[in-house]
Amino acid sequence: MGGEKMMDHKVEGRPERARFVRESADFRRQALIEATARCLAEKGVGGTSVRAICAYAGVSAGLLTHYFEGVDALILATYRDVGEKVSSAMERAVTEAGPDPRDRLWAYLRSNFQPPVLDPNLLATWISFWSLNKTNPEIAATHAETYGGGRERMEVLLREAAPQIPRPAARIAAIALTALIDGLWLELCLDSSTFTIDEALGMLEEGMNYVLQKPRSETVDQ
Amino acid sequence: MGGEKMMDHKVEGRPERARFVRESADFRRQALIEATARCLAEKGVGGTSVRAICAYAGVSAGLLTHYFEGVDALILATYRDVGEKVSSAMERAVTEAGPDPRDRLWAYLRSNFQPPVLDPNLLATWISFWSLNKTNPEIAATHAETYGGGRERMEVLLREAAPQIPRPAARIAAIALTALIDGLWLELCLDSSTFTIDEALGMLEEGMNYVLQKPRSETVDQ
DNA sequence: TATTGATAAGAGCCATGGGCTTTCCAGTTC
DNA sequence: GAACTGGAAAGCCCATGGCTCTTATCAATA
Repeated sequence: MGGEKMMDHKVEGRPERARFVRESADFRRQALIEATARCLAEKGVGGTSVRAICAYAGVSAGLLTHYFEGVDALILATYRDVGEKVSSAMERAVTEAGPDPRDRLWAYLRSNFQPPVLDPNLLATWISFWSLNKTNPEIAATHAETYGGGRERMEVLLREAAPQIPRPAARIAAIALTALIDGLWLELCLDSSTFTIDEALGMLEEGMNYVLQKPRSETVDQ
Repeated sequence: MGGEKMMDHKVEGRPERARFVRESADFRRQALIEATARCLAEKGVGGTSVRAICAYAGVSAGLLTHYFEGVDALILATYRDVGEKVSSAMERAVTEAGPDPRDRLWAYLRSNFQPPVLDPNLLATWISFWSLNKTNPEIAATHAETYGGGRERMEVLLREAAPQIPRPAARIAAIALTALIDGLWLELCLDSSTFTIDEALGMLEEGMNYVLQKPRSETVDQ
């Protein structure tokens, strides 16, 4: 609408808008994702707002909607990003463990309790994701993917380390070890004074040894 | 103030305020607590507002502040209430298990996966509490109490079932079993299609047997 | 039965949140 | 070097949230 728009002269009351730098889309997206992770970790789900995220990222509030559909989409992207970071770090640990299958399995398991996976902020972020699972179907789908992928990977490593284990038993063992890890992880995050990381590693190692050395091949005949 | 107050005749423009019944403070408090639990379970932390809670409880929004300091205090009271319900249900299971120490321990462990403890809504509520742990010190304190109490109880049952287990080992065993339970619980809540409750019970039983039958008393000499 | 005082309802206030729009600026192109 | 393009900053609008405050209602008591 071509109205003449008043056109105030700005002789001295200049709005003084902040200068800014132009960045690539990838850079901004990544900054927003990392800011979201920090926000979830430090302030919880309730404190994770558009303004808080953008303040952490050092950008104005309008940018979030410019790069993402909304705050929900950004949280989902953060979930995916964090999940990939974790699984790639674990995979790296496996690669660095060398050729021995047992070493590789142990490296995979213990990497949950070593940097960069064992990071208080990361744990807190993860709990936030869990709490969104019920109300956000996309979060739930991403969780199913992440969990399923991790369990399958662990299953493969298990069968490589102990080929005599039958498939169904390997599945159960992977589920149990994952549950043990998650439970220890959870409590470490909620109250790190309950036990130490070394103690957690000890429990995990004992669980792995039990699963591997269990040679009783009494097939489940129910 | 004895003003003559206009005294509108209300011939037909009556405000029509809703009728209500008078209830005891305990009744209202309990109704609000149960509404909060339902709200947390169904709508998550983000959807748990004063209005939502009071709608579930069937009362007006003003009543929440009348009976509790605020919504945070109500959530804390709900946490305490849920925690007591769970622990009393587990204690009941132990009592009903009879005198055999091993039966009692197993009853305690398996009660986590039986009603009323195994309730999808309860699991979701619990995750909500976990997600509040970081930002709410009182929630964190309540968690520490609840977790510590459960672990100590499990430790006692463990040592009654297997007196040869030394104290430090019993502590570790209790922590590990609790972690296993929490991890299985968590995943059952997030995605119940991953495994069945019977499978979870099987894993838990195997864990208990391992802990009990482990007679190697090689004391930890690091 | 009239009084009284606590319980409950519901509107309202202020703050915050999310998303949208407008305005502005930095790098590009002709 | 001037117009152009699109990224970026603020401000705006409306909805929601927590909490308060006033008013209405009920039940027990004198």
